[in-house]
Amino acid sequence: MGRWEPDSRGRLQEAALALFSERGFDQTTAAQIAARAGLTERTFFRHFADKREVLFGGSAILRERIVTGVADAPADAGPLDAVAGGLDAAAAMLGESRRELARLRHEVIVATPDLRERELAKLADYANAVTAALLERGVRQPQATLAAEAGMTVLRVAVEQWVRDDGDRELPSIMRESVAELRAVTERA
Amino acid sequence: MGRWEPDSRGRLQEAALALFSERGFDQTTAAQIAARAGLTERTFFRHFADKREVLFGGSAILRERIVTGVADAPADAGPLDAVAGGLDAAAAMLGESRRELARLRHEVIVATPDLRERELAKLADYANAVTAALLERGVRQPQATLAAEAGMTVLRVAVEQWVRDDGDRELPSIMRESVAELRAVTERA
DNA sequence: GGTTCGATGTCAGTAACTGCCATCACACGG
DNA sequence: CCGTGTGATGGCAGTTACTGACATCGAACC
Repeated sequence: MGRWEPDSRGRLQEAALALFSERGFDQTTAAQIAARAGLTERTFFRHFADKREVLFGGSAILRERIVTGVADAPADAGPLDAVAGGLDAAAAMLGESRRELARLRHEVIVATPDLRERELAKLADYANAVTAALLERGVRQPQATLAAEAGMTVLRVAVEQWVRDDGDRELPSIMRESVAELRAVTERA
Repeated sequence: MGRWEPDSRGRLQEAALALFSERGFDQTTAAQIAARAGLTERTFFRHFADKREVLFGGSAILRERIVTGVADAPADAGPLDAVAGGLDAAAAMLGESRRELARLRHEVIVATPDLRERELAKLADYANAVTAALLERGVRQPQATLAAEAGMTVLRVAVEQWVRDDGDRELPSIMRESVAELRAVTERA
């Protein structure tokens, strides 16, 4: 066995979610998270740039998946079709995590202004990346920005519905329906 | 003459913008801002909940103006027309400030991730308020959310163009053109 | 077997924010 | 004209987020 237990980063994320959920974000210190993970505060800040980031560990990967989904759409697909491809990829990735964990995480974020702010920043980051991918496909401004922003709105709404839903509808299904609603709004004369 | 100089809040805002612009947000402490305004750090945090808020002093008023603009649109106006009314009100208010100051403020925000995050939060706040105002007008979901989000995207883009523009096109004019572009995108079959 | 390397620990320091109490000009009632 | 309350501020101690510099030690590599 190694000098240290493996997956420090993952342990920090688990510990943080548990503590935030139990006592709240503001009532939890970085040192407490580190202690529960068997580490020190200094190591916490080596893995995460700030206390909020510990809840957004997969965001870089998610952004890449979304961008790939947009880029891989058929060449003759319209902007909204391409965005839908990105949302499919997002739903596939997010839908893999246990819904109970996603719900816990969502509850913590909703309850904490600082975390809501960070989530908005992540969505804006995805939107910028999608805008760039659409421009790469030859879509023009301002269509690219508007399609990307609308797509991120759909992503947000669909995930909210998913974690709130008591039934067992899976995220990809909800996502496709949300995209269909977006189409219904934008395609009417 | 009173015990203290008047308009502490305004002096803090001026001092903060000047210092952020000269030395950067991270290199400026709240105590330095307060000192330049002839006050103490403690008083700074009585006027502003945190260091970022000092650059967003008018946001509550702006939100009310936007909401009023939406609510005051003719009863037979569509969702986008109502949103356009809110954007007119926003342009009227924001366009009154000296463009040089707006440019300075915008440069500081763009250069500082923390401030960009806060600006996104403000825009999301406006979007929520506009969504509520649209629902009040009988607009249904998800049209209300989408129209509100698209409207805030237009607001952001128009202001960016305004502060970047070397010419002397005024904000209301730019805003109306941006709204027209949004219509062109959404109204084509 | 020695050496370099990567992940962690330790410690000191800065600055954002908060709570508590003191101060003092001003307004207002008697 | 005097006492009293009030609102905006100052002073100060305390917590916590975050950072830089240096030490440690198992492991991989030569």
